[in-house]
Amino acid sequence: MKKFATWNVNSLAVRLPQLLDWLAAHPVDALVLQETKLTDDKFPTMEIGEAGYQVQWFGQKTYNGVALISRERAENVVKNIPGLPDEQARVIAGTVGGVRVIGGYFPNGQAPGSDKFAYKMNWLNGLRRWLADELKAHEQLVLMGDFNIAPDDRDVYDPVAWAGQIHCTAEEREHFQQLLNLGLSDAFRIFDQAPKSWSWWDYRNLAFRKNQGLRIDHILVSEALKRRVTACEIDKQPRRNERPSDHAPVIVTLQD
DNA sequence: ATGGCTCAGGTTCTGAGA
Repeated sequence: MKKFATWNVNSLAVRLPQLLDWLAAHPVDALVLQETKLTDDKFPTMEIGEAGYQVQWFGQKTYNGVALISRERAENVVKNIPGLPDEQARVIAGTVGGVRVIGGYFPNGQAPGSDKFAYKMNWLNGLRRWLADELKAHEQLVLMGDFNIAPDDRDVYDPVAWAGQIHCTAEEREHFQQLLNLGLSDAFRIFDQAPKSWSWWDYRNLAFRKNQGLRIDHILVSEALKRRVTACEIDKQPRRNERPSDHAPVIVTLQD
């Protein structure tokens, strides 16, 4: 059995104790992190190493930042999207135990029509082009992270209020569909899931208590990997911590 | 009570997140 997971920790400096607790309770084969918000010199390699994990990291000051934590050492590590010049640290990829693991912190996009939305669209185009190549090179591939896209109205607590808003625009959903069209499957939707399953809840307005959230953190698997998937779940428990991240981890389980 | 946030950087506030 293998487990892969993704978690937007919203500052690894703040969340490191929670990360170490989570890893102890959930011994995954690979975990990708988003929004570490650390420059590379401040990355807590020693603490993660002492927990029994290898780690690759790619950060910047204040914003963004990603990492790939794994039991086995990740090979052929790539940072950001080849062919897409980008000042922001958003992607880390590596091969772990024969599986290509790609972790992404997709741009937020702020609002349709904004410069940040245009950046998001350009980034998604670059990602799709690169992924087409990666899928040719790696039959077993998982793309996971904070996509900042709610693929369907089922993934939104109030689809009417969010219609056309950021994360829910037709353009973003079309990009998500194009990733699926490359031969990827949304692991969460392989299985029957409880309605109102979210991976993110706003810090404001008691959103978690009221279960008002979005499902924007995803695990996409290639055809070869899909055949091995036995479960996919969102772990809400860390959202109940004191000083939680606003995102919950998502975990996929595969048979050997 | 019908409101209600949390980060980093830096400094008593701003920008960003989603």
